[in-house]
Amino acid sequence: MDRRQRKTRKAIFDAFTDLLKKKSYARITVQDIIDGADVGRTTFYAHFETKDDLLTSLCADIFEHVFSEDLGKEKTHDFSVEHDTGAMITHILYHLQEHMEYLPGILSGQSGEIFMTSFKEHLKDLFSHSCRSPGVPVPQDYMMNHMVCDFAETVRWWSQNPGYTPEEISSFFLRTTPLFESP
Amino acid sequence: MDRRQRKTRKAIFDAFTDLLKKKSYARITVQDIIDGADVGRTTFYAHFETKDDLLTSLCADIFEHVFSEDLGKEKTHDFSVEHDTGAMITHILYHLQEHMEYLPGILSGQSGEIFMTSFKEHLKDLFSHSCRSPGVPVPQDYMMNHMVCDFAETVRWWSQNPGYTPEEISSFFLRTTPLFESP
DNA sequence: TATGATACCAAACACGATGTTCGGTTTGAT
DNA sequence: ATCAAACCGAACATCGTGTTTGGTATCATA
Repeated sequence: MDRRQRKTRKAIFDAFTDLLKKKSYARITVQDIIDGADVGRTTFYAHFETKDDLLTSLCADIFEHVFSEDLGKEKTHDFSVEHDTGAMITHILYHLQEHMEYLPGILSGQSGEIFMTSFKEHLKDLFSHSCRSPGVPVPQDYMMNHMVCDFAETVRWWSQNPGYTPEEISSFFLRTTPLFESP
Repeated sequence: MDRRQRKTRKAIFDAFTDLLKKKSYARITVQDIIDGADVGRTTFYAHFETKDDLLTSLCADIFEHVFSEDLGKEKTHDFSVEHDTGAMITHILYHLQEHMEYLPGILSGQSGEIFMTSFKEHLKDLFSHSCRSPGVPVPQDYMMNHMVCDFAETVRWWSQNPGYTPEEISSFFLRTTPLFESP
């Protein structure tokens, strides 16, 4: 990877996220992006196969950040408590908060699905050991889907109702989805 | 409204739902629809402003059926118990079942949002008197959104995991979302 | 049976967005 | 100085949308 390549790639990402703060994904054209990034059309398609590919890459970047592996040893946030599920939730919300400006632009239509599909995959991994069997005949897969969707929809709600702290949102989630085991 | 008009409209709806059983909404073109309905392009646009308009109309038809007002006095289904929330849920699921074949084709991408937005509006009306305050500081709006999304996602899950009865699905939902008041 | 309104049809069109191809230019390492 | 890479913009083919045009079928009424 060249230095120029990285620079161009960053310019495209920046223009893209900038646009997402104003318009929804569906209303953004490739022309908008290359105008904003001041980049040739050919160059854009040299970096990304399609507009969806760009979005997928952006989501990958976001999730790499949000689900970074320093969950327990985190110092920047105000929990030095044990690494329990609640703290994990709060941690993720803190990281997500940094992307809140342009999240509403993604979380609708086809783009919302691209984001959510990947998001839910990550959440499944995360929840796989926190999901307790309800002791009643409910399929495990339903259970997992239920928790994952609850959290994803909580994030969507947050993006439409900003002004709450990650701790508050975490509290809302845990109180309405009391499905976790304490470790 | 002419008799011819109704016939044409029905032909378009039928072709549309037929296509939805095979392809997702996003992959269906207007050309596909008018070919399937054996109808001229001009005629299609005389009936519906856009493809989205057709979908919106279809959703309206579905919900008119699903949320029909005979909730309490229903005899065809096997609950003659009191008109409580559980029975209401089961009733809705019974009606939704009749549209299950083509629901997966709708419940993704932009079309999923069109469906879900309208669906959630109906559910809000329905749940507005069944939603109990959790006795803890969780915003009422969050609460309502939580319940509505839970049910909507349950339906989505059902559409991807067919083979369960409405009673089973209702039970899954009520056990994982214990937020209702008994009347 | 003649007439006129209304629905219908096919074909062609303008438009907007996508993704590709072309020849030429800049950058930066050797 | 050279050479490969990344870049540029302009033109292009393609596809789907929604509109326009001019003509045909249906059906009620006179």
